[in-house]
Amino acid sequence: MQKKNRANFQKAKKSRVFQDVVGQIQDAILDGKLSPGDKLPPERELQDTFNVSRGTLREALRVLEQKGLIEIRLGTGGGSMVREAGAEQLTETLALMIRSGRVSVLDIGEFREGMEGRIASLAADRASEDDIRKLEELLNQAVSCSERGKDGWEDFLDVDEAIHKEVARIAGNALYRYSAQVVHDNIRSYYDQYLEFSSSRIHENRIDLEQLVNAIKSRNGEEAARIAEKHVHAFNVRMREKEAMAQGKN
Amino acid sequence: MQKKNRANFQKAKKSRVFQDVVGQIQDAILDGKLSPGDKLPPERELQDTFNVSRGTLREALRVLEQKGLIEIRLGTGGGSMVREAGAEQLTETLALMIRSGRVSVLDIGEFREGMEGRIASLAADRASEDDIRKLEELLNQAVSCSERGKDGWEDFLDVDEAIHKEVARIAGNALYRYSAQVVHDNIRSYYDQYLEFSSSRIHENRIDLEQLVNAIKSRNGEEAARIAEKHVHAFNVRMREKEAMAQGKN
DNA sequence: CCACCATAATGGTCAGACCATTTTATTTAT
DNA sequence: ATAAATAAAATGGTCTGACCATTATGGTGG
Repeated sequence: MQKKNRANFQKAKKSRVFQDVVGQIQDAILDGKLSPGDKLPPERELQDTFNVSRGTLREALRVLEQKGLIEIRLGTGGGSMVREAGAEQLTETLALMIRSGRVSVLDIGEFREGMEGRIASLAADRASEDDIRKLEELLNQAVSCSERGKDGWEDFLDVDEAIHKEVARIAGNALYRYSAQVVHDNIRSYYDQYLEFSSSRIHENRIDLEQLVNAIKSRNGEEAARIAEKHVHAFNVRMREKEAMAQGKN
Repeated sequence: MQKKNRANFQKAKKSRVFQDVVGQIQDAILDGKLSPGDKLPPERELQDTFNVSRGTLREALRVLEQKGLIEIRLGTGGGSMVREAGAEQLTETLALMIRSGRVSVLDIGEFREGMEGRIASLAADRASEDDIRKLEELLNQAVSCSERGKDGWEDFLDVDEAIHKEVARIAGNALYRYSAQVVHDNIRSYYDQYLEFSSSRIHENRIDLEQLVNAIKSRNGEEAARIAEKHVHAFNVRMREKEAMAQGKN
């Protein structure tokens, strides 16, 4: 077995001036010398600063924009602004993977099952009194939405989303939080597609949420995980059924 | 609560010719009209095809390159080639998140714990006879490495990695497979840092691998998950200790 | 037959001009 | 005086055309 390159060096792609520019600006951002909201100088100044042509500078800016590190706005007062990057880049990359068929929606559903379970478990371990109050408040909203029947369905879904998001926050792990958001953003369209209103469905979901919040409140991680997984699993089963039907039609 | 934009429209950034070019080439790739390995025409031709200036075209190519969809090579016979994109983009984005402090290495370790457990569980459910033979073969290699003591440590780590990779493949979920790779690539440097050789460590790890493969062989998903989690957990504990020590020194 | 070198193909960079969008200041009409 | 219309300025977006740098290929001389 060949000795591995454990240092993980780059291949030193020679002579790409714009990459050098990318590197310098990226470093400044990541080292905190530039903060989200800060504006970079206009292109014609940067051009001088780095001593490159405008075209080269713009290629660098394109890369930084694509990386999610800066945002570029037009017109007077516009320019390049350092961005508070969230999970958008991850979301976009996963979307590409889905569209190219390398990842299936079923894969995502299955992934989500385990992930939501873990998140719920961690949240149960780590929830503060305030966190739990916040959850109960959201739960109340969900219950009142559920009592409005079909009228409240859209709002119910929104509150459901808010609860899951809050649980992910409480779990206190940024990677889980980002992952949950990426998965959610990439599954949302299917969500809408597979979750038409039905009175039994809103009832089931309400029960699930109540049980989840209760499990977290009583600091029962395993129970919270079990419920969250069951909740996602039920959705996955529906999704698989619909997918199978869609397959059959083709 | 405001009605949400469930269609998830883009903000229609006006007049960015290069984005139109990006879109067209990206669609061609994702719709399979261009396959990995295919070469795009040289820039001076594309320039004509899309009726844009070379600078604009090159900005488009920069974006596609950054998205991981194409790879650009220099010199005669060079040019833009459609890429078989893997998890590299995700890996890079996560690396940025780590460096900017939005995700900690501890977060990743914790994430990995749940993920490896799930992967092991799915693998136990889905392993074919061939898969198990392959695992046992790798396990044999690991054992023989472990018997070489300190000399075999590096090779043992490589085989360990290969086993985890194989298990992820067996799990049959592309998203888990990519996630495992992304996490691994971003934790590798710490891995090397926290895993110096010791005879007890190589012994423990060997036992873990044996138990893992056995659990998968006997189709015991829960046991496989338990062992994989324990394995990762032990590593995380060491990592936390070292991190705490490093903190203390600062 | 091999080493070296010229040539061509292709991406990388530069320079300078002009266009398009947006904010801000100024003017003008009510 | 206020509000609407308009002009001006700042800034990113695009175009043209040239030249530089890297690499594969094929020829040339030993």
